[in-house]
Amino acid sequence: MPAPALNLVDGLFQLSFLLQARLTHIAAAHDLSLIQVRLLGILRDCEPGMLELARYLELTKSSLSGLVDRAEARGLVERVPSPSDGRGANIRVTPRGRKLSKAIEAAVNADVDALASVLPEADRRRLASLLDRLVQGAQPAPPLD
Amino acid sequence: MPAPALNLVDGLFQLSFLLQARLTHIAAAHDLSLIQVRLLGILRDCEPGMLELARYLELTKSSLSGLVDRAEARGLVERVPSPSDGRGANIRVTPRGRKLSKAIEAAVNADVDALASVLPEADRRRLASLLDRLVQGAQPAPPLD
DNA sequence: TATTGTTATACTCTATAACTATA
DNA sequence: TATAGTTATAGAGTATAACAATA
Repeated sequence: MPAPALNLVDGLFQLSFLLQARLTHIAAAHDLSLIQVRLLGILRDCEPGMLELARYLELTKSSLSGLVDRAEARGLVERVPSPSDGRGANIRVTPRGRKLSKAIEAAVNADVDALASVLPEADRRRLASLLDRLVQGAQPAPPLD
Repeated sequence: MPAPALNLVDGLFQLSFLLQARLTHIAAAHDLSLIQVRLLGILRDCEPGMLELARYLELTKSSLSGLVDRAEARGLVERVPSPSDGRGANIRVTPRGRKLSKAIEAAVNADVDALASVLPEADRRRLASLLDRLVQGAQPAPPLD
């Protein structure tokens, strides 16, 4: 008797929507939207300019202006003038933004660890490896500009 | 020398965002938003009432009213009065909406098949199985109401 | 009274086009 | 002229609260 023929595309999207929903819930519990969480996540490790940030997030520069405005109004990020270009501003996470980002990261880690606990350790390792190969092999999507 | 310690949580979210971005691009190429694609996707196999649909999509009933309004204005779905409840309306995809939905489904399948082609067949089967076990094992998130 | 759905209102998110200031 | 970023404007998406109609 053949196996039930699991559909890879369906499985990928079901899991993707499941993860997005969980992340959205955790973000909402901290009074943030998904895109604000992504913004803070990027700023954890760097201090990019607006255009660079817009490219990461696949937003137009004007959309990003508004996003940063709202985050700045809440004291989560700040614009710092670029030392090398008088036109540019770099975006930096504030201590308050970093604290919030860390809290969300911890909650997400706990949540997804619980989700993954249905698999034994060896399978989790296999899954991590397969996911990594898939992500590494992906062609980057063309930019929106 | 130990393996590079692949992080499962990171891998899951990287892939999730990658898939969402690809789906969003395909939707945009057909002049639809992600949430409109999800709406049409649900209506492929059923004709639910507004509250049922709101629950699936994790939206409030008023948000869903607007979503259905816009889809209806574009001729993609229609409200049909519930035969069993004078207050209720069931939402049905129109032929035009179904055609659009099928086109998007085909594009997504082709795209994700290409993405998955970096893995050999045996690994794709293993991945599908692991994803399925993860999704099946997930506790449903509490409703928003 | 309780339930299904819509409407009024407000906010976030996003895009396009026009603009300012600097390179 | 070209580039970095903002502003004006418009529309989609979302929520809360109040409402209408039916159960």
